[in-house]
Amino acid sequence: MTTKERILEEALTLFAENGYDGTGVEQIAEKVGIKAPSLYKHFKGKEDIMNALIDSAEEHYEESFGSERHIGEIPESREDFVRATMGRIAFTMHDPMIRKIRKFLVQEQFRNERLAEITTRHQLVGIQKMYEKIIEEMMKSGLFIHDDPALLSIELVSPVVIWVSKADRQSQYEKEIMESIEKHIRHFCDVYMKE
Amino acid sequence: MTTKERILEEALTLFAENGYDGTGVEQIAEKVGIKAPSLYKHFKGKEDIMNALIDSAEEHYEESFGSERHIGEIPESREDFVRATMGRIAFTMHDPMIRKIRKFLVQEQFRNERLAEITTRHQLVGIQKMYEKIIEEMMKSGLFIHDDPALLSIELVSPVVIWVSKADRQSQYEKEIMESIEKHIRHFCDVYMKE
DNA sequence: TAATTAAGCTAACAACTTTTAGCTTTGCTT
DNA sequence: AAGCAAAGCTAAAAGTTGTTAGCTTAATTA
Repeated sequence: MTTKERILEEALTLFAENGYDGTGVEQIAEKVGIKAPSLYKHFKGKEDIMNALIDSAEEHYEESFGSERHIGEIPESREDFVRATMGRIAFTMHDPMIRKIRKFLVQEQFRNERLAEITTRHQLVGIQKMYEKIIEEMMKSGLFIHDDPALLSIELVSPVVIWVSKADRQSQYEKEIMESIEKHIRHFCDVYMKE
Repeated sequence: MTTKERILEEALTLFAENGYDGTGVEQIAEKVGIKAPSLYKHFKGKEDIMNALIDSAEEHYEESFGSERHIGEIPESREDFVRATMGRIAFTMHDPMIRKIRKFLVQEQFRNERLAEITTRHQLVGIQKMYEKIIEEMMKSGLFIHDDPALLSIELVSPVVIWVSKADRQSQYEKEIMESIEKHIRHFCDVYMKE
């Protein structure tokens, strides 16, 4: 791992925890194990680190939601669907990188238009489009009743987003949150799955 | 309006726009129309302004969701329900004070436990409990099918929260957002209202 | 009317932050 | 071996920020 990558890594960690304005270049340097002025051998300035981080958040988004690879196999039963969905949520919730990007974006979303747009994509468009396709396929295969996949996707995903963001700030409630999420998903199945 | 109140007002506006660390006491003072050192006649320091603001956010929560007054009349028809709900959402979305508190909390939610807890209450508990009661009443009066009011409330409210937070950062999409919300609410009625 | 308090001001400190300048070392290339 | 570039360092400049000290003025109270 290059120093440049290490800087970005530690900067993201710190920005996620204390925000951009709450983080000094000195702190970043210290975590990396160098002195602050050495940062300037790799980046033009603090703002430049931020921009590189935004780029990497966009790349990360492309990797996660850009292709349709991540959809995986279409579930064939109710239990299959619940298990796959819960697994994805647990992963999203715990993966350190995804978690940091989420916390970073939520704090910096108002800084500029680009960040606002990326936040919307991460929080709304990405997951929603993904489940739109899954649900659509499951409607075709007759597991779900016929309805608007986009609406159903939003209804499935939104409570999860809200609960995951609660877990981001109050991790002590993680267990109850996971239970609530599962209850919600099962209820979703009760309503929209056939028989 | 006292100077102390004016300071809190302008501080909230600035914190909502640029975050706590992104706002200087000098900026606050300038907006109020005094010099920075004069702030210290009213507050012990910047942190103290912040704490007073958190107190007022808690008070505001109590006013909005503490009693059951705000529930108002229980809707008697589908159109009644849609209209009342859309009205409440439009108000929440546009009211400057509510909007500022929302933006302030979303940015500062990780600063300490108290802020985390208030954010959860504002974003999750408050609105959800409110609709839980409304839906419960509407189940009793036979307008909704019988189901878990807490789950239905979450399913009704979550997409709205997500969309309103999108509108907070990208107000240019407000029109589409309101349309999406209405579509969602009508779909919710289709699914959970009797015949 | 005299005294006191509240609330503003200017000046300035002290700490911190970001960034630059210039030096040194290390390792690679020719 | 010589030259060069990359990447670190120290010192310090330049600017900003939160805060304090001390003064002034206006309003309130005794």
